[in-house]
Amino acid sequence: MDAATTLKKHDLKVTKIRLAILDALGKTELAKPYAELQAMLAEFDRTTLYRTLLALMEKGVIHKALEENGESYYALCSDCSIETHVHDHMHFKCTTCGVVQCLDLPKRLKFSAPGIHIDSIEVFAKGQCSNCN
Amino acid sequence: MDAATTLKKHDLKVTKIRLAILDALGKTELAKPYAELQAMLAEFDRTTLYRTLLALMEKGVIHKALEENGESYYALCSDCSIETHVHDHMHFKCTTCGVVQCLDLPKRLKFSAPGIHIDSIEVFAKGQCSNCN
DNA sequence: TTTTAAATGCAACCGTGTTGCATTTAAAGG
DNA sequence: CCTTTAAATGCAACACGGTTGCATTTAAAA
Repeated sequence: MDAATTLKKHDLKVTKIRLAILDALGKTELAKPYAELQAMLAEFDRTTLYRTLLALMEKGVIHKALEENGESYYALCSDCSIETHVHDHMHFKCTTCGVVQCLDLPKRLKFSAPGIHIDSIEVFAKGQCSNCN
Repeated sequence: MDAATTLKKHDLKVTKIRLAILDALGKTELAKPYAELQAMLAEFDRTTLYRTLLALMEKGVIHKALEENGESYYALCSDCSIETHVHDHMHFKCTTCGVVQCLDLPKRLKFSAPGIHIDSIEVFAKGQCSNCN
């Protein structure tokens, strides 16, 4: 599915920066840091980038994979919508080369604690990616 | 163990702000957001707070429990040192009242993926705490 | 083609992260 | 108890991302 179709499916107008963001995030499971996105999209105002990222997240097109030391990483969603954000994957950062990627989880995680009700769980792992070990 | 002893054990000089931070974080498993810490420690320069938090983290006295929307939450470590930071607990945020706490994990988590070597895993859950459900 | 709600660009402000440097202080040694 | 000194602190300054208001532009529906 091309970028314009993706946007329409999520009730988003097709605009230049939205196409550019989807293009920048590619079709991979790799997450990009905000600073890199901004550099790739320097032709647009950073406020527009900010609001566009918000809109794409709200509509379930992209998600914030992780936040580390004030740096946010963004990645495409696989199958989210404005109603349901489901992420059955973990986020992995290679401490050697710095790449951040979404990895499938073998099964849905379940945790429990007395008196507590858990709605969502995020898993963030660090280590060495296949290129770096 | 009192705060001064804790500091000495981790090769840290006993200073006013360090005692105040340990006092602010209490003896509980609750994590405090940066803004709250800063408000409680308004008598100190924020640069000093910044550097003190860095020092306490490096020496294994406190840890950054989580980062969410640019807000960092800090909590005491249970048994860390400058050499080993071990956190066999997950971080939980109540989406109703906002409290963030460290919860014991039933067992050490293990994940694997082809070609990837995982060093550390963090788990961040959201839901309702025992007071809010 | 016209219309209009949405998107964009610009200005401005805030909070946190970060560094350099001068001053103060904890604590070790005499 | 003093002296000494490396470490800690306070202050100034800058960077950067988050955030909002408002005027202008534009996508896309009519």
